[in-house]
Amino acid sequence: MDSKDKKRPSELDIFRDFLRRQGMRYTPERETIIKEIFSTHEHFDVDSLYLGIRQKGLRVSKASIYRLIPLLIKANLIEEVFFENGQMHYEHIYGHEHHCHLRCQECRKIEEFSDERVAQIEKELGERFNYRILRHKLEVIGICSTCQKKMNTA
Amino acid sequence: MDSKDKKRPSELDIFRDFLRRQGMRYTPERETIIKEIFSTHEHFDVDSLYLGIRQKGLRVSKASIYRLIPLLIKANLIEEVFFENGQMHYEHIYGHEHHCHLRCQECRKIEEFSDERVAQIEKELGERFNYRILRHKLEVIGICSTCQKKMNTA
DNA sequence: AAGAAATTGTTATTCAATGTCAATAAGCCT
DNA sequence: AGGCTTATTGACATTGAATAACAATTTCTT
Repeated sequence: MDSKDKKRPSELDIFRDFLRRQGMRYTPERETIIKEIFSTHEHFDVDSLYLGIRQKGLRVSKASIYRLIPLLIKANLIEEVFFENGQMHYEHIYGHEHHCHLRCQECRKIEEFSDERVAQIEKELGERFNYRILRHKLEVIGICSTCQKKMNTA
Repeated sequence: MDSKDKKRPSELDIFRDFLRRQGMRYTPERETIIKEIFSTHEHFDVDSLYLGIRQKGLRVSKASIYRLIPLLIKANLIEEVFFENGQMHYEHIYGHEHHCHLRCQECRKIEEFSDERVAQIEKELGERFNYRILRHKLEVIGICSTCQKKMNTA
């Protein structure tokens, strides 16, 4: 097995490490939640996450989810994506390439895309304003072709 | 007076028109709120807006502000900027050129910038995914030079 | 000027998110 | 392995932004 075969550490490993560095503890509840988050590539909010876990017959309190999310963000495993309908929506980023979102205003469908021009803009901004850049969030809003058709026939 | 001297209609005119088209009514309360919003170029949230109005000795209920905001968004006069600390933050866009935000994660300072590359990206996205593009929101997060220094000496 | 209907402010309500706290359990130390 | 310290959990209470309900008022059309 040469070095190229080395697996990238799992999100659980990453998080375990993160916790250890902070003197925090690895618990079954946290494992359950993280596994659920990484079991799909869908965006999620606290509620959908909670329901997903219960549907698997597992049980974790919402409070634990609310408490875990900031940690996962600090550990760079998940990210806030957008706020809608009174709740924040997240996605896991570890394992994904960074990407931005094109959202349909009508049906809420989401397309992902990435564009290296944004990285360039970011870099220039950092130099111009003397910021250490951490991340960016580009959200493009529009109306998808399906909804355009629906609106024409309506 | 030649045509170049024609003033751009005021935000109040725009909104009046918008209301008429929807069979809605123009009220002193709405006027007060809009004037307050357009009296500065600052970002605002419902609370700061409410306080600003009261400081001028005027009086409008928060409910009216909450009710007005969606209308102003539909009329393209204001825009959601970011959600932070449990509340949505807005800015007026009419009269401004469109711009994006560079935010310091530590002190919450905000720099505005614009970059025509984003418009280009947007356009290409519309063609690629077959969307009618409405708008975008690019948020870059970083740490400003002042806060960087503070963190080094701390 | 009158009347239909939208808007206002007040009050109550919703619900995401956070705080509290006693009971539990992770992880270190011997 | 057992014991101890202390983080974590879940249940419950609380906060606070945003929305709903409703009677009183006001806009705007005719």
